[in-house]
Amino acid sequence: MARSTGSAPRRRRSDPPSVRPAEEPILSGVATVPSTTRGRRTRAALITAAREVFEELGFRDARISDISARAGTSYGVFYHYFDSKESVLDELFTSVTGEMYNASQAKAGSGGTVVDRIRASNRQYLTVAARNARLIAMIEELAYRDPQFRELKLRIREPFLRRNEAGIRRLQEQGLADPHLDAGTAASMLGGMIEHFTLLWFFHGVEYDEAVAVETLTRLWAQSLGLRLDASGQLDSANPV
Amino acid sequence: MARSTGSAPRRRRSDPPSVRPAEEPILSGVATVPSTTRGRRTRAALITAAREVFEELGFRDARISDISARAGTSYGVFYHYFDSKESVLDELFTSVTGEMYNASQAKAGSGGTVVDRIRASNRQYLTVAARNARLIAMIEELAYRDPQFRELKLRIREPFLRRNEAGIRRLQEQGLADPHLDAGTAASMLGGMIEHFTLLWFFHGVEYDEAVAVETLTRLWAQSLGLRLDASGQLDSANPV
Amino acid sequence: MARSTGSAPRRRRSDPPSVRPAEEPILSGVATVPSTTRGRRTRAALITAAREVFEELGFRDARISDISARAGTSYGVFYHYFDSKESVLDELFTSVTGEMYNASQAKAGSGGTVVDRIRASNRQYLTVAARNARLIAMIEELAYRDPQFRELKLRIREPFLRRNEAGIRRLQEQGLADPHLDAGTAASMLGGMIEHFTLLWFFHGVEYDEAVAVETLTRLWAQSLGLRLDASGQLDSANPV
Amino acid sequence: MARSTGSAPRRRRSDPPSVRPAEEPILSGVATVPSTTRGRRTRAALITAAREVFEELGFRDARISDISARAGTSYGVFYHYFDSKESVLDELFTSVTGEMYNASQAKAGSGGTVVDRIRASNRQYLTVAARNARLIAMIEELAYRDPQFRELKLRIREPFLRRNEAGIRRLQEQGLADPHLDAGTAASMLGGMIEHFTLLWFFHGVEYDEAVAVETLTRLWAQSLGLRLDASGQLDSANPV
DNA sequence: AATGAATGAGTGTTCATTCAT
DNA sequence: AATGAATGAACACTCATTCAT
Repeated sequence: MARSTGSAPRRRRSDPPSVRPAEEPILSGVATVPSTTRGRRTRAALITAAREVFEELGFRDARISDISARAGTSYGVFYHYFDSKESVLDELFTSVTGEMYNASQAKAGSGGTVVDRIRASNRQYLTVAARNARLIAMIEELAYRDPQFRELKLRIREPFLRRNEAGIRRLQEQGLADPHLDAGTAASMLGGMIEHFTLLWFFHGVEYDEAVAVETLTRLWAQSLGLRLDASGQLDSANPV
Repeated sequence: MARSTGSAPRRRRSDPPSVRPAEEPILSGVATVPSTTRGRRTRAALITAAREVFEELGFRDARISDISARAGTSYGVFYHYFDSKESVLDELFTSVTGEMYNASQAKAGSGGTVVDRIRASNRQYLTVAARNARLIAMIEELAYRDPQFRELKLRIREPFLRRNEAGIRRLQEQGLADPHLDAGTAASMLGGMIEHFTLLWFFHGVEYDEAVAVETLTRLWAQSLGLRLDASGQLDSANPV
Repeated sequence: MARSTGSAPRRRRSDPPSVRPAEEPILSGVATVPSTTRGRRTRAALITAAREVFEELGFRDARISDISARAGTSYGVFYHYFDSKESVLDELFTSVTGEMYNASQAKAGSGGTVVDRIRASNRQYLTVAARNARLIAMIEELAYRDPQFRELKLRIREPFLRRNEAGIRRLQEQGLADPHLDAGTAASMLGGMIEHFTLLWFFHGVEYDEAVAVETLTRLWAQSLGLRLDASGQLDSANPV
Repeated sequence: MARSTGSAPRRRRSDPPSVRPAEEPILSGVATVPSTTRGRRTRAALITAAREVFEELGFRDARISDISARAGTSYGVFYHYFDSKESVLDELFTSVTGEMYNASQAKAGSGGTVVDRIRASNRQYLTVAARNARLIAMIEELAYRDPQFRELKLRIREPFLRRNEAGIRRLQEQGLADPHLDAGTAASMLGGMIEHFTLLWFFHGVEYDEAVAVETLTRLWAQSLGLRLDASGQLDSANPV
């Protein structure tokens, strides 16, 4: 787990000291809410500031002083509300993953054809991804070095994966999708495709045309499963599966 | 007491949030070769050690002392051969991107059907990716914070992309692939799919069955372009495009 | 779990971080010797400086910067030679306990009467104690809070205790000392008496006349064991045991 | 942003290396008594909590938050009743030294022989010391760094010393004790012996048998003064002084 | 060519104390 | 009387880089 700068924790009592409980899950769930209005305001300001600073500088380059300065508070308050730099991160992730999960649950509009639903789903993902690109990128970055964040990354993926897999399976059962595909693996690959693509687009700044992106994504996704699309991106009734 | 040397002015966000001196090209091309045998050996040992250490700890967590220790040399010798931590990285990348480019150029065997060639190409990528997963992951990680590495990442991608795009275009011209696809965007998405997938598999440790992976990848890739595969993963001649 | 001042140690790799191995014995025994003359000199200067600073300010109030400043080195060198503030302390204790142990072993002059030997032994202890009072006081102080130092304190006591106990037992066997005394307990109490007294005198600054101190100490010690002394502090042959 | 309040200017060596504001007397005598019942209860709870916390963690490692938490009050209320961490300590000592002084005054029972009275006195000291070991240890610890506590330590010692000295002098006048002993020095040494011993036993956890301890203590004490005890620990009338 | 000693700015975290509510 | 939010100086430790030998 990370190395650190700064001074040694001053030993206390006689227990062997530890720096980070290591075990605790990143998503600690509930966070204590300050009892006063002023406290709640300050805490909220710190979270907002932390998100901005993290997104701009990355977690490791972000300094507590950056956060407190941006929140317009003194240095010390930060530690009044959070145990450590990590713990604000926890909190941020708790809310973002929540939002993303909800988005993934949201009805992609059950109307229309299969392709319409795929297209709607892609559009929806693009929207959420565009909004959270920097935070997602941060998780990705951290996941490369820290097992805890790797797990977080995979955990965030999960619901999307499951939904995709279920969708593919349903299409296979309906005789619409290629029955020779392994639904789980395909879901992982196609999910990765869109995930990777949005990061390239929204975070790394590679430029794409939105309409083209949505259509290409949808067409690749649909056709890869064995559906056939016509020139206008609709199910090609002339060329059924 | 106070010398004027001291520590490196520790990068911070205002300065280009870069891991390296911003201006210099990452792939500096030629590296000075030591004149004596002993020198060449030491230099080589350092590079090998650096690659190992970087792969294990990541660039930022790797310490010069880790590298020199692993190389079995003294601390100071590192700076005899390299200007900075970054410069070894340059050197590493010079060779790795070279290797990967060559791999991408390597004939995927022009024999067989279109699908056979796609499959062969996927297999080949998987092999190269498996071998270089940790270094690629490192570039990815750095790319999140450092524009120079972002460029590197994109540059490494380029040849694969171009080859894919050209391949798709050729298939479209031959009337084999869906003409409504935007070749560039599709190449980017499909390339990203496999790139993302191998990282998940080889670096993050998600488990997949190799045979299933190759087949699913190939089937998704081929079908997304409009080709149709039969149960055995061969071009389905009964269902031409 | 330990509380700490200063910044958190930068976590590294994926190991759960630890601040102080906690287990390691305080007297780690061998210390690495720098290979160059300059290095040896610097290291020695740091140890000397550390002893002075510790004695003046106490361990907890001593700052690394105080030590390096006194040693005339830069801040950083300290960590070139020592792992932590604790480790210099280790080293200091290694040498001091060594010195004290040797002193306790040194022939107290086997000549003269029993009382002469007791007197000589007391004198010797007073000399050593006067020289090391501040360091001993520091160990005492630390022993109140830190089990490791408590053990150290007791360990330093040991040889003196054993020697005293053996001496008492011998006198009892020779029919010179009161046979009803528990030798171990008596040795602990009498040893504590002199230990406590020297701290009072040499560290806390209570004033005593040296001659009176030696004589009173000797007389109390001897008579408590059942020996009888005459006006001049010699064995009272007129009043045998 | 920057208020003018902030943290305490953190003591350092140049300032009197003192735990407390140098000037004020430690035993401030009268403490302001809250006017309401609730107030008195809160204040009392804080004192009790402080004693417990100080005994468990030591003065320096004890945090105001530890105290208020243990007292079941809010953080801020502490400063409503006390000026500083030091001032609770004052209060504690006021009561403890009072208790100890009373104990030292308490008639050790004037009945029985000289030895009986010495034994009774030792027993009494042991009882008081056992009860207050942790607080006494705390004073000892502080006395190593803080002149004020050094004085306190010596002041607490005083009455015991005076009583011992007077006792010795009386015995000398009665022809019972060795006239060649310096009463003051002997009293200091013997007092230190028992003080040191009880700390070893009750605080540092060295194990002793109570009966053996009392007898050895009494025998050493009595004989060192020139009294002679028989096998049963009574004055040996067959061997008068 | 090689060694390893020296430099020192940088930062997370603690906590006594103040003060607005 | 009580609450708890806010303040900010202080310090151990890290490590890239320089340089004398």
